[in-house]
Amino acid sequence: MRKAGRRPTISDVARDAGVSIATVSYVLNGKRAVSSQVREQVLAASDALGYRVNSAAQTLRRQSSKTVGLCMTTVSTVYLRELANALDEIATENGYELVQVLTRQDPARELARVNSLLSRQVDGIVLLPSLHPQAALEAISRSSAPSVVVDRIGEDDRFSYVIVNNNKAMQDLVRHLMGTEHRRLLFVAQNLDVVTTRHRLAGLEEQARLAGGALRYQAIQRGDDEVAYATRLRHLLEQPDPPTAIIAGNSSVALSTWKALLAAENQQAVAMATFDDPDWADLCQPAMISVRVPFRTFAEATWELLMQQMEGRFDAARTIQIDAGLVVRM
Amino acid sequence: MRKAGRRPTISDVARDAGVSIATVSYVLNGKRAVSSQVREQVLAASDALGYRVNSAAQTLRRQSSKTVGLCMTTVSTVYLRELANALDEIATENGYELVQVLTRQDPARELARVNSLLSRQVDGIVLLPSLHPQAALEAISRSSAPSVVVDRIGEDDRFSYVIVNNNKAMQDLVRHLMGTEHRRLLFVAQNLDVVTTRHRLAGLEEQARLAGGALRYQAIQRGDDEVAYATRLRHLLEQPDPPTAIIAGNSSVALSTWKALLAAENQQAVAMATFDDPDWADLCQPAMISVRVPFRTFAEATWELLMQQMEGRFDAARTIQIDAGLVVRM
DNA sequence: CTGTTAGCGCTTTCAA
DNA sequence: TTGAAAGCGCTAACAG
Repeated sequence: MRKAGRRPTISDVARDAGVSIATVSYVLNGKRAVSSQVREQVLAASDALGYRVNSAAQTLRRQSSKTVGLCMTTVSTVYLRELANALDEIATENGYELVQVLTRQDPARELARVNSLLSRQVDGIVLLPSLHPQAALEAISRSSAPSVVVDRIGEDDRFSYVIVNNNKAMQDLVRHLMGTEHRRLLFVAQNLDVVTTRHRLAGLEEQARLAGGALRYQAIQRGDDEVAYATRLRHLLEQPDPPTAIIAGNSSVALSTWKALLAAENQQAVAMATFDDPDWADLCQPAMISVRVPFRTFAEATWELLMQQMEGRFDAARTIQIDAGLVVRM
Repeated sequence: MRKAGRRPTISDVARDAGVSIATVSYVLNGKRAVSSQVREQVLAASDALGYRVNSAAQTLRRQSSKTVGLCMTTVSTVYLRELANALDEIATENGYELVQVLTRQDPARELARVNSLLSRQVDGIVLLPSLHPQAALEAISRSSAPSVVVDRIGEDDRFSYVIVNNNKAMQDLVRHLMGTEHRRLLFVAQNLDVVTTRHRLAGLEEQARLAGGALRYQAIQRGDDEVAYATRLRHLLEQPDPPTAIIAGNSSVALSTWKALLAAENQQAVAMATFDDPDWADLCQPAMISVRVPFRTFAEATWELLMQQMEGRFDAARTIQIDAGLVVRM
């Protein structure tokens, strides 16, 4: 007899339906033919009891959880949120569940989260690494779990990567700005050291080279001190021949830049563009140009790379570059 | 011998350390005294193998996963994101893991997500319900899992609730607006039917009553069609004696309102206030007033209610109201 | 078409 | 202070 308060198990269902637990399992999973009469009995009993599979037991037995872990730093930009949504959608379509965990850019937390995902027997991991992801990457590598690193390109060739083609995106952006008569640019990155930024810088340099002296630029880092940044920015704009357009590295940088410009009351004097398409971009006057990533494409590439490994048709680590588009507002 | 490719288990560690698996378990969990010599051996072996507990097995055996599920509609507003962060923090501090799943306001998905959480043997569920959460609530209720419903007050007295005191927040906001000479208000809710909105409306009505005719207001719903909303808003502002201040129900509504005002080029003519404190609030001219929820307090109350049930010191369903604060910008 | 049963990896009781 | 072993709920191989 089922003890009150205990959750019903498969054997409770079996007893109530008058069949073996194997039969119940087969009915529930549809993995072998069952007479419709028995099927009905089982379904009825299961329903009456409010039976729900215990996925801990299922995972333990199957040696697979049919889940994929997504470990990101944050979901505070539209870009990341949409990416997560797209991945969730694709996972669902493929019969997997996506479980999301956040690191808040803390390598210790990142390691803990990744370990927790691995403990839960996820079938694969998508990692958007923190700034110092070595420990987490090491853990993933040791576990030999299928994995894809997104949005950061790899110094580490044990992993597969999906990234935005930042070099190209920057070149497109610069070309556009030059087309609207900008000749002096300021690029503000959140952090000059991350590879993403370095690729953008390379793109910027390339365009400067092609322009042969007609284009001048500066690159600075916003850092974490918003107030200091605002001061620095003001000074830069007061120098002779100041930049006529600012390119922000992400929506957070764009936001603090815009605030600083508002405070200095010279937001009319300088144009703004940003990587990462913030939802408030439309609010800005003059209109802001932004670089928007095609999430669905990005997520599909990520899934494909993951499935390759999960299904064992994996040969070597690969890197896929996704082209981003320019959003030009009037 | 350990088969290549298999993940190391506790018995691999036991063999390598030359002790029983029970001892390994006790070392790893610290649940009984172990001689320091044995402890070292075990730790060394575990480390060398890269052992990681299989939490499916652990959950199955312990009948508890030490995780709490958070099921929300979306994380696209700052308010929800911060709430999730705060809950995650508190869960971690208490030795639990928070797993987040999203419903995108789809009752079918909501039910599926809740069922999945229950299947995973979560020890508790925090639910921010969709507009039609009956099925999901029923599932939770039947499972008799500890649960707290947040941000929607309860018609259903089987559940405990934590909500913002929206009536009071609205009254505070309206009093402030009246203090700055506003007499005609427009309240734009994402959805007029949710209880949250109804409470705000009640607060608005109460202030109108207290003002005895000196305050007039209108309440509309933004709905899902941004363009249609923009048109409607423009018409409302072109009528005789138009509203002098708009109150938005959340950051998403505030954003589309601000966009519409910009497009109509009359953002100077009307003041704006919003529930939910968006990160771009500083960009707005004239300055926007916002209602900010003390996330940490909110999350703590939620956790407390959940723990009461998880620890069995639960008497009856309770509702906790949290007071929000006004952020006034210059 | 259906049933019996081993065993997934772990915790914990009982015994030494 | 340590070990042996039962058993959590489920799946799938094997037997009928």
